[in-house]
Amino acid sequence: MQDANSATPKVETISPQEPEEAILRAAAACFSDRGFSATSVDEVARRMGYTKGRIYHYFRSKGELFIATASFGLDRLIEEVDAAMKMHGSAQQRLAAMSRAHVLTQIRDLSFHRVLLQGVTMVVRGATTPDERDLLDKLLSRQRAYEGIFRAVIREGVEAGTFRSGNLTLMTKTLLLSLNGACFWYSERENQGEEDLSMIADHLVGQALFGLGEKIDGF
Amino acid sequence: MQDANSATPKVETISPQEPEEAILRAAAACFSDRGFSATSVDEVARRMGYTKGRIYHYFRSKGELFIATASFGLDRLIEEVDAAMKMHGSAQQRLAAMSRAHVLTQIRDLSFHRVLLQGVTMVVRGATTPDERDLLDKLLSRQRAYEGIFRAVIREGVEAGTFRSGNLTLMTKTLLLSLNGACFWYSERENQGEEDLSMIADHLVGQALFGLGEKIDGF
DNA sequence: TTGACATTATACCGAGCGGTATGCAACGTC
DNA sequence: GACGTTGCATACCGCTCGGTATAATGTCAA
Repeated sequence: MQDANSATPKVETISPQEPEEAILRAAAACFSDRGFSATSVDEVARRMGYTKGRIYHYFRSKGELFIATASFGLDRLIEEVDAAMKMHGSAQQRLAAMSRAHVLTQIRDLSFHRVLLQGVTMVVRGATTPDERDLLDKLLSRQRAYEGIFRAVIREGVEAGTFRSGNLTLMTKTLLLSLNGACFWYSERENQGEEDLSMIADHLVGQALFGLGEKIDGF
Repeated sequence: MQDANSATPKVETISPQEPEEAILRAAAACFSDRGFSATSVDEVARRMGYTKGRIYHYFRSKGELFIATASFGLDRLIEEVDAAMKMHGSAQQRLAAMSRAHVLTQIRDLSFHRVLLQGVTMVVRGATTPDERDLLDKLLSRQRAYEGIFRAVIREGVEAGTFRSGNLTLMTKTLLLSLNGACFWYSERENQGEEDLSMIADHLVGQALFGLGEKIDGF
């Protein structure tokens, strides 16, 4: 997949030769800045110089394409954050690593994560077909599982006395929402460069963790 | 306006006899749970048992209706938060009052604020007509002014040493995003009652303010 | 009663959409 | 080189939507 023809099992790098992934990227861009229902399949196709037929050859419907796009983003998040969670260290340290991984992963493929957020937020009532309904439910349950990872580590931190106690669900949701900030206000034009990016990530993680009432040494 | 025919200058209470406001409420509900482009004008009309003609009598286009809906929400926010800001007290106290007002106002008319968020977030590229473009820009600038109120109080708190220093823009945006949580996960069915509501507001305000690194007495 | 005006219902139009049917070119294979 | 198979483009269909034109229905004043 990386090269022209090899037998490597899965895609991981940037390989736009794969039509499926190329379509996903175009879809992410379109869905991200126009929204699901304002985006036409023709538009996604036109963005790559392809045609609608090509897309419908790989995806059965617009809804399926949307969910595939959102799932793609979620996959990346789970990968990275899972790795961070398995590090050794205090709950606070691991949560910081997870949060940082979340933010950086999100900014790296911002449009995908905007789509993911879109899918999770508006519980697309327009997904009429039962097949799509199934896919959507599957996406939502995976997203809940993702939240669960954070929730577990936060609980750990609370029990260890590192964070102040409170409604665990609210704590988790608020933390994640803060971390998702880039999806709302980040603009490729204004900020860029690894430097800025790392700074942003640090800030977000800092403010989000402080929100949990952590008691640190520094200040 | 409150009664059948009086000369009170502005609407404030729940008075669905006014067609304009009744339309706005229906629009808020529709736009809120289906999104701008997935909502048809016919749908908004049907929601009140009215017809499309009636809506187009009061609003020139779907986009104008959308922006009017979002503006309605923003008006309420500005009213309440402005009052809270003018209270006397430390920056931290005022910010807390503002935040609380923000959350409570938002939850009271949740769909309006979901629409507002929708309008601010996706910079509706579909607003083709220059008139609508103007209205949208006006909305955005008012929203920025709203952010500015928070920003100013935060700066004050930073200079007073109550909050840790940092990028003021990021601090403000993250704070407000946290406070907006209800727009994302609040469900009328699950939670209700003033009690829960006040609890939620307290939690959100607490976590949001802690995020600024405030140093309080309590803990 | 009449006429001017505001308000609302109905009928309709053109455009764009999601999705399908079909055709066609390339490729492997015996 | 005939033939199935895959990958894609084109043409087309039915439907819905935003918006308009128009007619019907009040409503108030004189």
